[in-house]
Amino acid sequence: MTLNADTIKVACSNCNLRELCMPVGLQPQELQRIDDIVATRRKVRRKETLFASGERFTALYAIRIGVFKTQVTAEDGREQVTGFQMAGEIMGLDGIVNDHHTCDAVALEDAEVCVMPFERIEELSREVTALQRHVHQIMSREIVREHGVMLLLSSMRAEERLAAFLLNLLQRLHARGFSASELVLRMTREEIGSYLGLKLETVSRTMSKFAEEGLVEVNQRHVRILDADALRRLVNPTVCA
Amino acid sequence: MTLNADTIKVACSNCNLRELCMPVGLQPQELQRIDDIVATRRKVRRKETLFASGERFTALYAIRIGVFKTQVTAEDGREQVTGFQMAGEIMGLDGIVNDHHTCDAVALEDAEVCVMPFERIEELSREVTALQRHVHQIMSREIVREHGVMLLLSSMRAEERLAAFLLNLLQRLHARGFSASELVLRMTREEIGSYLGLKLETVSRTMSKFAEEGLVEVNQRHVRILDADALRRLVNPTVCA
DNA sequence: CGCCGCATTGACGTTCGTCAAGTCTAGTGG
DNA sequence: CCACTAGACTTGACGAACGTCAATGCGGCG
Repeated sequence: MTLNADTIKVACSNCNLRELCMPVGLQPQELQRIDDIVATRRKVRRKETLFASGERFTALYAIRIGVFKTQVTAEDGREQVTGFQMAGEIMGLDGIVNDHHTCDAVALEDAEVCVMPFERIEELSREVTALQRHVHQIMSREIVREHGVMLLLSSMRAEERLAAFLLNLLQRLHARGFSASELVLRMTREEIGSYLGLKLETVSRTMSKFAEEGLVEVNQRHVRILDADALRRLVNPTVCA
Repeated sequence: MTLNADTIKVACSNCNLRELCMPVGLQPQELQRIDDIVATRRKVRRKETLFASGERFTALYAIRIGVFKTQVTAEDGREQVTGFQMAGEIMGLDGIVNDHHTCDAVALEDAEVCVMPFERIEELSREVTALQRHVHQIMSREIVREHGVMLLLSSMRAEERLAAFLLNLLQRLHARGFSASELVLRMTREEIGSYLGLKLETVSRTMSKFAEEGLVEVNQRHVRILDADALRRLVNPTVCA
């Protein structure tokens, strides 16, 4: 049997993201059972949306390749980036409550996701306890993450926000096998600003300030972290003092 | 058999909150099945914590009486109120992911909650599809709510934030049978400020401004909304213009 | 009655947003 | 190969919104 690249059926059980993604913590025999929650794969090109606010909710999506942003739009048009997602992370949880999505998911570079019909997830997680628990954990993790963002938005100054953002990205990229000190931003200054509650000029200025102080080396979207500890001290003034 | 007030076993199926709380949308026969997810009731006095960050997670809590705040604490001690919860709302979702709570739940007045051991919820929701769906919806709703808070914190000015806050409280209280135009704030200016990303002085000043402009009547914690439409216009300048 | 916590109000300072000019880079087409 | 353009980024000058600090008021409770 020959298959071309587009039709290869890649199962969770032999996916190289299984340590990060949906199958985390499952036993081998459970792993096989969830292989068929991935109905299809879908490619999304840069700047295209995976799903948009208002669309019917049918599935959760696990990122295989690429980085996404999710954003909500207020009735008056103001946009707010609610997160940046990368390989192994799950998108679409917002759609469960009203059967319709309430945010957009936009690819920041050419990307590929696993489509997991939610009906099928619910079916399977009635039988596979570990999957049920895992789904609950994914949603809980998102809630906890957002608590952190609220803290950031509500009480941190620009420098602290950007430092926290860079360290967070770095840590997640490192967990995926990338450098612990270098990163390429897939998002614009404006998108970073939207996420952090700052204007793009402030993001730019703060980045420049970090560079002047020797904390980072910035070249457009390429960032090298020179003094991660100093950034950590910024995020957490008293603890690391 | 006689029971005193403390030991009365009140089941979901005859709880007066069943239109708002855990049993929403369940069929009568399903309703009976979930009666025993409520293991016990627990009274919490004003200023006491229902659970605190770091404590082991064992159960979700449905509020029967009273208003709570939930708050996260940064390592450096900064506190962020992440929400105010009232009758029928569920607390504790943050604890699922790591088996430990990551925020505190503090009663703002004498309160009473239903304790729902999470193990039992998971068991039952493997059998009762509607409960499974409902649990997913509750978590999804929390995620969507937090998106809204992020939008508010990141892009609204003080007046818009406070107006949105008052309207939201009003609407939730109204859904619980209270007045659509009058409310008693159970939280201090400082707690409102923490939630909205403002200092207490700014909350106070903005409240006074609303009062001067005839939008509300404020007397300490008693607030009467005189012109809800004007408040709505503040939240959403262009739409209602 | 006096204390304490909460709320209000004013004066002033800081941070970040706004507006505007200018630079850099990648991509396009001659 | 180079000129041109568009989009993203940087930088500066200025102002507005909100935070900070401090004084004062108010109400409830011992």
